[in-house]
Amino acid sequence: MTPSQNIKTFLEAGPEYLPSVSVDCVIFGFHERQLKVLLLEFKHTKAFALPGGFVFKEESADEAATRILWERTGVKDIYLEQFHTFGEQNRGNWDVHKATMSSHGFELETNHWLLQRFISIGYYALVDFSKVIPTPDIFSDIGGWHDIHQIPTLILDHNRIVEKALSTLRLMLDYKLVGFNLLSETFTMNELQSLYETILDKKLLRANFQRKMLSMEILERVEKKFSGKAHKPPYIYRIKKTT
Amino acid sequence: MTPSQNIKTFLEAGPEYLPSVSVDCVIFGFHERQLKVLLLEFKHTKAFALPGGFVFKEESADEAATRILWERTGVKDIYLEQFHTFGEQNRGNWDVHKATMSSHGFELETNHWLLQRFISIGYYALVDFSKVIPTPDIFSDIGGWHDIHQIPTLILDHNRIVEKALSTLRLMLDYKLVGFNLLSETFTMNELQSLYETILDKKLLRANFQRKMLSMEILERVEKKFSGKAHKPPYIYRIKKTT
DNA sequence: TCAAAAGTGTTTTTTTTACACCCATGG
DNA sequence: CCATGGGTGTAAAAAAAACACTTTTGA
Repeated sequence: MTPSQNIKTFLEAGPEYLPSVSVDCVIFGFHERQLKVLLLEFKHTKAFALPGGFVFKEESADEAATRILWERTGVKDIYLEQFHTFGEQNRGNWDVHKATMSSHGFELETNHWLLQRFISIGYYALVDFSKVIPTPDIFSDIGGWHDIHQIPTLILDHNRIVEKALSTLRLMLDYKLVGFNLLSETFTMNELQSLYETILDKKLLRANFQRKMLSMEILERVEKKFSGKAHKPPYIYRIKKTT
Repeated sequence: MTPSQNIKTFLEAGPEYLPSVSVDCVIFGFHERQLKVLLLEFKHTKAFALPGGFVFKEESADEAATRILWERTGVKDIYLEQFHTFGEQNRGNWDVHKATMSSHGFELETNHWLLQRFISIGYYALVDFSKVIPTPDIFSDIGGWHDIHQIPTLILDHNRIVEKALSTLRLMLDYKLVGFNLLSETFTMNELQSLYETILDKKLLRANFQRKMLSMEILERVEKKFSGKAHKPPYIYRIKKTT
């Protein structure tokens, strides 16, 4: 199928989706001590947006989010949580969509389903940065990973969605033990701490952080790493299998 | 307008609403040391349900919730918070609606908008019990206030929605100072404490509770109440105006 | 043997919990 | 003048924060 045929198929798939409902995903990753968000960039218009999509009539909203996430990252079994639903009136009026489609030779009528008002259910995902293979959708190029402090201007209310996702993540961090999902399967205490420090945007005392994490009894030591550096090598931890 | 005409008008109003999107409200009230939820009861079928409704194309989801709440309680300026969106596939298939309408002489076709699958945005509201005048909608009678521990079986997933609302309220209670909204404008420390005890479902120490509440510096004393009882009268408190 | 990073231990401070005491009122 | 519920004080316990010390490694 040519890209153009893909788009045609998509534009005609309106009736398969639940009308008025969309899903937007804030995909968090952690790399080089930075908390990052995966964005898409619409072709031609160069507008940035969150990865999103629509809900098939034969799937739940959660399933839709999981599917969208998988399509954009190649990863299944992702930690995923709904955090807020955005129902403002000004959601819709997708000049970007119109322009993008136009550039592909599709002129959308003003009452086309893609240009209607949508409610958006917001999900945030915590992924292992190293496992993700960003994959654009048919409208978009890969927008890449962006540091949480340097998110460009996004379409619609997507900047607000990112803000809300971040504040929810911060709340959850010391309520649920959730941060691990952003690291690879094994990690050092230092990596875990710098993850927490990045998300919470404040320094933590090493000694106390270590005690707190270990006191929860969900970490187990794997082995020592001999990093080749001139100091005591750290333990490697992983999450206990709770079987 | 006769009731029957009302229903006809409503059934034809489908195009004015955002398709697939509904709003359900868990309205909490506090009375006689019980946390209560306001329910509706569908006429004829006797099925209980949460007060809910749909979102007009010209209003936001929050506005819709506010409107629905006002219609069912006669109260504006209600403390209202979105807590979760329910997007399961089995939402829809409204046998109850069908039966109710049928009993009014309206036979709905299976593709009628009211019988489609709906996503439901859940809101919980905290209201001053004494100010509420429960008002049924056109399908329903007043289902009345039900103790949170004795909620009857509700339609669809509404029982789950109540559960989720309650657990969110419990979390919020010691995160945001939110409980006051369930009391009348002035209240005693004893009333406030029994409210907390009811919601959290555990006893609290009187002395410490008092200290904690006062330490937040959002309460002010109004006067003493001379209750006519044989003991020291309590202070009356109200929330400080944060002007 | 030294510097650097990791791990553990100890003290201090703050917060939470528990309990005791005093106060005002109407009978 | 006392029983009762309301308000305040203080001690004990627990949790959090701050700081110090020890361990392991490669240079």
